[in-house]
Amino acid sequence: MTVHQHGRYGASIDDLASRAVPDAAVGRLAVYLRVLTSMIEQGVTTMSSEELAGAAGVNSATLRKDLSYVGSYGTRGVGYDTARLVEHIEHLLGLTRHHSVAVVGIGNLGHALANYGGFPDRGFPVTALFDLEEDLIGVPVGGLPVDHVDGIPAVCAEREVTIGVICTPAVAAQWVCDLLVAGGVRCILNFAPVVLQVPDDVEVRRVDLAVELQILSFYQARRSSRRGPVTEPSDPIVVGR
Amino acid sequence: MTVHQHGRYGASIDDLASRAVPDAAVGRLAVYLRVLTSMIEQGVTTMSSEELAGAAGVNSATLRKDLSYVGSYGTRGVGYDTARLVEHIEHLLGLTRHHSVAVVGIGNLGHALANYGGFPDRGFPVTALFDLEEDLIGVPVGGLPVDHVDGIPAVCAEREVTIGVICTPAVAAQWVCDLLVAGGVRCILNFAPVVLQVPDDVEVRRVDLAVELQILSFYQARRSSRRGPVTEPSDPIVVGR
DNA sequence: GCGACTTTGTTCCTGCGTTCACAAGCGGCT
DNA sequence: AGCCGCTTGTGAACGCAGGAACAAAGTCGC
Repeated sequence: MTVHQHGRYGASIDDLASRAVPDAAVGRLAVYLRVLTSMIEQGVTTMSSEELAGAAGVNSATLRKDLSYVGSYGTRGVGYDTARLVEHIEHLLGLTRHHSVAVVGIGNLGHALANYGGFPDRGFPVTALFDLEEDLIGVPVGGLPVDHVDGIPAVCAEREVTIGVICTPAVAAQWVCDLLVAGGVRCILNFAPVVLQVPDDVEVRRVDLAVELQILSFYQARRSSRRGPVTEPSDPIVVGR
Repeated sequence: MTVHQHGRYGASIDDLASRAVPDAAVGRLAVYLRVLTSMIEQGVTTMSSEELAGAAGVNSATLRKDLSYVGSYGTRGVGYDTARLVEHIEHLLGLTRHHSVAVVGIGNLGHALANYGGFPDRGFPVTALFDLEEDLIGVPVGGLPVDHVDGIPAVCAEREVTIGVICTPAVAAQWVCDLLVAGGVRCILNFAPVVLQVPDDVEVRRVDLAVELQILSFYQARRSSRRGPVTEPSDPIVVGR
């Protein structure tokens, strides 16, 4: 059995494989990755699909199918070698290459993100910070000085930023987004409560606090209206599980 | 044509309707809501499904179907009355009732969230803050004093917290989650990079920075391997659109 | 007042993603 | 060395969500 030396960008095979990976599966793979690294730290070297699925909160069949997208690297009758699986998922997700991150909008949230420094689970070094506020320009946040937003296209191109994170107020988001795109950034993580308009070759992911809260609100409302039509918050409070 | 006076919790009819709303549609409805309120501020009183869909970044057929879940309140040949639509979406999402929010973990992110105060688009007043750090206890953040995490069950029950937001480090998340559940909280927004284990009647939404970045990384990798098998970042940088 | 145009609401269909279920394969035990 | 049991990987069915197309309906113009 070839060890598959995880060779720097296998190209051809991977291309076909990655094209077939459903969007939903990509998100789950990232979760598996986290669970796996966490387990490895605890000394676990082997996991069955059942165990891993339980820890990740998904069906075991779904998990096995997801893993089949990265290639069949499990051992029947035993399970998956945690270390090897991590390697292959990382490769599929393109984590073998570092992705330089720029954070725009150093308000409360931007500040928080900049201070993560290496960013969760490293591999995503923050290499540029931007804001409009004159008072902030030049001030180091998390060890990195803040640049003026006008410099976005030039700085992003120069530092080869691949991921832009937008933490600005809603009104500035589209403008900042255009600047990032002009700087060659084609992956954007948007925390501003706006739907960004971008060219087809730019990938935007939105993280929307208000929407998340409203979704929770909906489920709460539905639950309340199911058992007993909302009279008073006299619902018995269940303690513990 | 009955005006349907948006009567305080219509019950019966709404119950059946809300049960049928697909999960994906709920998220989109929240987006429509934001677009609509934004347009209303600009004085727009009527919008067609085509316009609204464009602004929300979805297909117009999908939008009309989503809106049909809240009831048919459009006018053929004209479009939707923005103000009325907002009312009905808000009602469906349960936004007519205020949802008291508790934030646990007053680190960088928790601090940022607490400072939002009323929380995006109000309706979600933050009424409790918790942390473990002794130095923080009693210190007001965003006008609200921080309580010790041990007080979570009691305080949440007392202040009728409906939504708990977890911004703690990963190791503390499950523990904090259990405390929130013990306090009667049945909706949780989790920023910690962990998959929480909760009873069936608790709804958890996860917002995972690392996962989002890794998904972007995947798309970046796929794109790179599509056109020209990664040689150097010699890709022509397209400026502007 | 009537016709034509516009836009909604809905039905049908297509495609995708998830789940079930089973055969193939591998390790461990005797 | 051979058998047994466990676990993977996958082929097929199910269900759901998204998109296209059309009929109903209401408004605007004449």
